[in-house]
Amino acid sequence: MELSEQKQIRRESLEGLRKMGIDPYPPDLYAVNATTCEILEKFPLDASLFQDVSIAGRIMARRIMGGASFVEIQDSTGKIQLYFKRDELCPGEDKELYNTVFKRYLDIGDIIGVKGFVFITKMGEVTIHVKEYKLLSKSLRPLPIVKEKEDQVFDAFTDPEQRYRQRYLDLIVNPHVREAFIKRTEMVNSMRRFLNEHRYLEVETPILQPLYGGAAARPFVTHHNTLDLKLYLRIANELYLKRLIVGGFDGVYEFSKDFRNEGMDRFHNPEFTQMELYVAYKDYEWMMSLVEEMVERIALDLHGTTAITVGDNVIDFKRPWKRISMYGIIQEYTGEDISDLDEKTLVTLAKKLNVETDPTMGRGKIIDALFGTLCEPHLIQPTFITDYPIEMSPLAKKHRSKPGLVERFEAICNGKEICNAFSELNDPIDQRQRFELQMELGKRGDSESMVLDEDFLRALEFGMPPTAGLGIGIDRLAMIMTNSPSIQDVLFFPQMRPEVR
RNA sequence: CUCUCCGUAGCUCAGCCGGUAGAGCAGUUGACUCUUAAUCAACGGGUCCCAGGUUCGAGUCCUGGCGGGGAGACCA
Repeated sequence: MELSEQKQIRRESLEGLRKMGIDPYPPDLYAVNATTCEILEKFPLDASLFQDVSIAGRIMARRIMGGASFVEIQDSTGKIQLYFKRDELCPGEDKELYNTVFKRYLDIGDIIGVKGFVFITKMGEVTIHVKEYKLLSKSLRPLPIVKEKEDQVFDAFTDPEQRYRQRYLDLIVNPHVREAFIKRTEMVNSMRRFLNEHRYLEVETPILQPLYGGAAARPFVTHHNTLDLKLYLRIANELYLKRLIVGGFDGVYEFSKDFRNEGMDRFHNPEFTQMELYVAYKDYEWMMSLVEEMVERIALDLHGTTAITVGDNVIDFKRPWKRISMYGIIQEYTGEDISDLDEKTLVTLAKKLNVETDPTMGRGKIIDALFGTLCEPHLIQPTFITDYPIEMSPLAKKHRSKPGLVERFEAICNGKEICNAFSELNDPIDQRQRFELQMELGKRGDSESMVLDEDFLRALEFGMPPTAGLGIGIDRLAMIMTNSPSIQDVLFFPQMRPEVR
């Protein structure tokens, strides 16, 4: 491999250090007793603190003025300035530790540990006066250089391809990226705390499944050698979690990576995270209240307020959220009452409203198309849409009073679905018929139709209590909670084509 | 899959009507013992994404491909 000039020079520095007896990758731990954030916060209030401080981090900038230098290092909490003075680091005749090791062989990107005391410079900046330093790891590649002054950023590292492929660089150089991912984790923690407070049991179910189910999607296929068995990566957890409700748990939930072999865009990654929750003896009305309470709590935990800025909008998660039926919202946006319209009339209506349909679409799909194009994009504030056509929901229970509908809701927010829930279908005979209907669709060429799961039906036949179920898209919710326009901004390593070298 | 924009130094970008590659930062060397986008001086650094084509001559024009962004299609 041919090395660029800068890489070559760094390798020469590495050799130079070794010749001087300095291990560029020392094995022992480096004891740290403070973080940059702590120092910056507390020192201005009490200057007697941090007089014997030990800290470690990556060199982000160097300003060398002959016999004295300022260096910025960054740890996981932020950046702080260091002050190196030649005659203090090297009190005797031998000035190598400053002139050669520090000035010549150290670079931006190297990781060092320093000990010293904190003071404030003439310019008023909290700074560590370094009494000793140690190289902890030598960097052999030049880092992207981002500079800033008074909140203005210069030469920002913005190329999306490099940011996603080399996320570590993005994290080193763009502090807001780290913030977003920390927020995501806090969001998951908040949700988990909420669920645990309710005494629901966090469980794990198989990712490798001989039959996939629980959603309408195309799966990834793999193969197990010993069993010589075709296996699918799960597209949803639903059917396994319901088996656990049959088994007698009152409430189970799982944070799960699911996999769908479909298109990718700003809202879709082939692998994504869902949280699914199933609670016995509850229904979808009850679940709506739980979702409101949970998401409101998350917003408060993350932002201290229920009102969150997302793009150009402020979204308020304060309870209660608007609840409206599918027919109701379509009437609101089109003025048409479609509740009694048959398929033929609906096709005519769709044409009139410039919504595309095709002959394979049944009544349910047409209604979904009307909703998806005419209503959903306008729903910015959190809104529950309830009571979906039965054709689109083969795992949901028939509506208690409205024929042709099921007891299902989705929460829409910022023009996108954030969760999907229903009163779970626990009538095994009805469930079998719905599966059979799906198999029919499959035979007609619907690649996303569900397959019949005989073991799941067997479980239902033993009896499942009435149950409310919920699936909530963690990535989608994280996008909202971190004000990220793309799913790639809330996934550390979004799927990419392999890099050609 | 379709449309569209982009791909030039480690990073951010300029490069006109086609005439043989440029800046800032970063790097190297030197000066500078409280700087902060440090400063000053000098220097080095390029598979212009890849492959063809047109042309005396291509970073630039054309065709195809690769990679990425955005929009749509499909899809939750």
